[in-house]
Amino acid sequence: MINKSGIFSKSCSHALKAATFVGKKGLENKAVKLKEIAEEINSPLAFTAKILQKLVKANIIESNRGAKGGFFITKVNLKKVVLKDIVFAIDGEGSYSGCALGFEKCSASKPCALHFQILPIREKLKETLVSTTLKDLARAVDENNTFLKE
Amino acid sequence: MINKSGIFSKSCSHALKAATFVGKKGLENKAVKLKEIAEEINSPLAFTAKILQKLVKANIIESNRGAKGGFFITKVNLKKVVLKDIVFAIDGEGSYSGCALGFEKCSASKPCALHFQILPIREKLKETLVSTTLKDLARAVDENNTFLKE
DNA sequence: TTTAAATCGGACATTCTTATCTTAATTGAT
DNA sequence: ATCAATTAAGATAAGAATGTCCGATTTAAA
Repeated sequence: MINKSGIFSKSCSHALKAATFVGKKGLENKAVKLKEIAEEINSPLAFTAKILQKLVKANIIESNRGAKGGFFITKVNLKKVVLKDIVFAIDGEGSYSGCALGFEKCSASKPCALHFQILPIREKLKETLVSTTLKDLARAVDENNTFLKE
Repeated sequence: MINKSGIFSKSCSHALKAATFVGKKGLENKAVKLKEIAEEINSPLAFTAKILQKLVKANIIESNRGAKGGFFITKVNLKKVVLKDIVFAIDGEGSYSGCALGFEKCSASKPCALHFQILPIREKLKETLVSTTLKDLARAVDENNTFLKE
């Protein structure tokens, strides 16, 4: 629920922004420090740290501790990771494919009251989350066509 | 989060179900009592009461107190109320039209990193919420084509 | 080997959403 | 008038999401 303002939770929005920024730096094989990420996406430092850890555990990005450490993403992952992976890692399956009225079992054969209205939207969303790679987002941001901050 | 499992908050899901059930009864000009609504949509009584009150204040449904009281909807409103009205009343504008990354100002001229991916989905969702009436939902439920309970 | 720079991990705090409880107000019927 | 049924409204509680703090761990470099 999605949270009060949109499709993803706030955590997930932060995650998408953070991953995109790490991805942008990954385009030139650079690692970035937590502090820089938090500043760049305008998200609280400690909270950003938690989210980044989840992304690391989900094998979306990687990290190095200690001096000269930081977060980074390999070229391979940059191409391979799609938005769905991030949404799953943070918000879980529900927000990716859940029923609009919250039913566990909702299908064409036992459809909730909103099923047929929401179906095409859900399908389109899924398709987008599966087909958009982190690299797509990173490139657009790198080329200044889109933004991670207001 | 929209809440963790979907497009609408849990409150909003309850609201949509409750309104649909009141609408179903409205098809035959009947009022329904809180208790019956809560049972029918499988939602906690007191919480359902709160949500119904919001719908009353938003002029979506009406209520009568005292013996023989209950909640009801007029034929006029049944036809006129669209899903957007309910979503607005409960979750506010954000979940209807908010930016996927939570930015206040996100537009084609200053697009967030997800703007162009999410745009068609948002538009489709808006279109659906504006074009689907409560009567549409109520009728489908009344004809046993869709459900309000698992 | 010490030190400084980082991430990691767990405990804690805060805020928002969801849910309950209790009392008041209203209404119809006796 | 009184009583029972019912919604209205406010206070409070429980839970989940969001956010903070601090100490532990790892690493590179001096």
